Amino acid sequence: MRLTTRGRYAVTAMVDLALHVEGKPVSLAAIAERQGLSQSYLEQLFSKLRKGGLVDGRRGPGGGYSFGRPINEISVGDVIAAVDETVDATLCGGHENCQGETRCLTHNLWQELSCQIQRFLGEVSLEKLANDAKRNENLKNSPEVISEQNIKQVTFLAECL
Amino acid sequence: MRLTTRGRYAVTAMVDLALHVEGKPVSLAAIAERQGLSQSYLEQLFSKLRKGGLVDGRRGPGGGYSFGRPINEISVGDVIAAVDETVDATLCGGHENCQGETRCLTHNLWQELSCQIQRFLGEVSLEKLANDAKRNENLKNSPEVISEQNIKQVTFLAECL
DNA sequence: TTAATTGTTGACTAAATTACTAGGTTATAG
DNA sequence: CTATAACCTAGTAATTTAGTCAACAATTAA
Repeated sequence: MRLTTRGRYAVTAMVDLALHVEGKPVSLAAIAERQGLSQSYLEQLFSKLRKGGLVDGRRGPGGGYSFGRPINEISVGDVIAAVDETVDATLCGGHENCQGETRCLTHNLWQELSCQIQRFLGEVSLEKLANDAKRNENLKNSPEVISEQNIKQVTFLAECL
Repeated sequence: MRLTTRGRYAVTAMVDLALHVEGKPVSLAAIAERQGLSQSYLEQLFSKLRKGGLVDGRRGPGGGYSFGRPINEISVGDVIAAVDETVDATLCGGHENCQGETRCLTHNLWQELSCQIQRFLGEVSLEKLANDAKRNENLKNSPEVISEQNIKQVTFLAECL
């Protein structure tokens, strides 16, 4: 499991998609413009997302992308895994030259840690992210109304910074 | 928060250090040989770890690195943050060109997610990793003895794969 | 049928990052 | 004084990122 800006682009685009699909698919051109990303670059990412079964593409006018399955069944981990596709090529290559005392141990350790991260990210769904985004949008439109959810969120962010 | 092999190297080296410091500091040459990493590359990483206060360096014969604070107070997140040092240079640069509807929303969203990951990694200490490694070592030396801890660990890994 | 639209694919590229090498300078223990 | 180690700087090959460009395939509206 790796975390780079590439995964961030993909997640951002997917959340944008979640916020704008309503019956009709959404074109990459629209996503690219809203999010300020390169359309061609998005094409590459969505090619992988499609191969991963996360989205469906429909061509022609009025075409675009829609989700391959319900957004509560798509996690951030799924999205990142789909665009990163690192089979990780373990340092020690499985068995060979893996005799060095703690070598394989820390290797296993990292694999476990990586697995935990994947698990963690597997529990955050696109649905949740989209709902968070909608809440934020509401907050922006009427700043005087602060819900309990928003307070929680702000408090949480404050703790992190 | 980014996750690359760079961070993995650093964590691996730090766990090795945790397994071998006992009074006397450990040289990078020793770590490099045990873990099969480039010593000069480790020097660069440890330079950052030192600046982050995670380790202390002592020069001269018998010198090497020791921890800057107790290993139960050093998290994986600390190590990764120290060697990565990405101040992230947010896509929208703070305020400017951040008008694009959902642009800043997903940006905030990602920041929150990144924060959650950091939090998660902040709860895994080097002490825990080192203990896990020791347990694994014991398991390797006497495969017939399987502790409850090991069973848990194996079960956990099985779930992830 | 034709033209416009949008996905799909592949090749190619500039810039950045990674992982590593080489070579030096300090500090310190013996 | 000398060997050992941290420390520092510069450079570099390989890889990855982020993007362009161009061609093609399917679909729809006219």
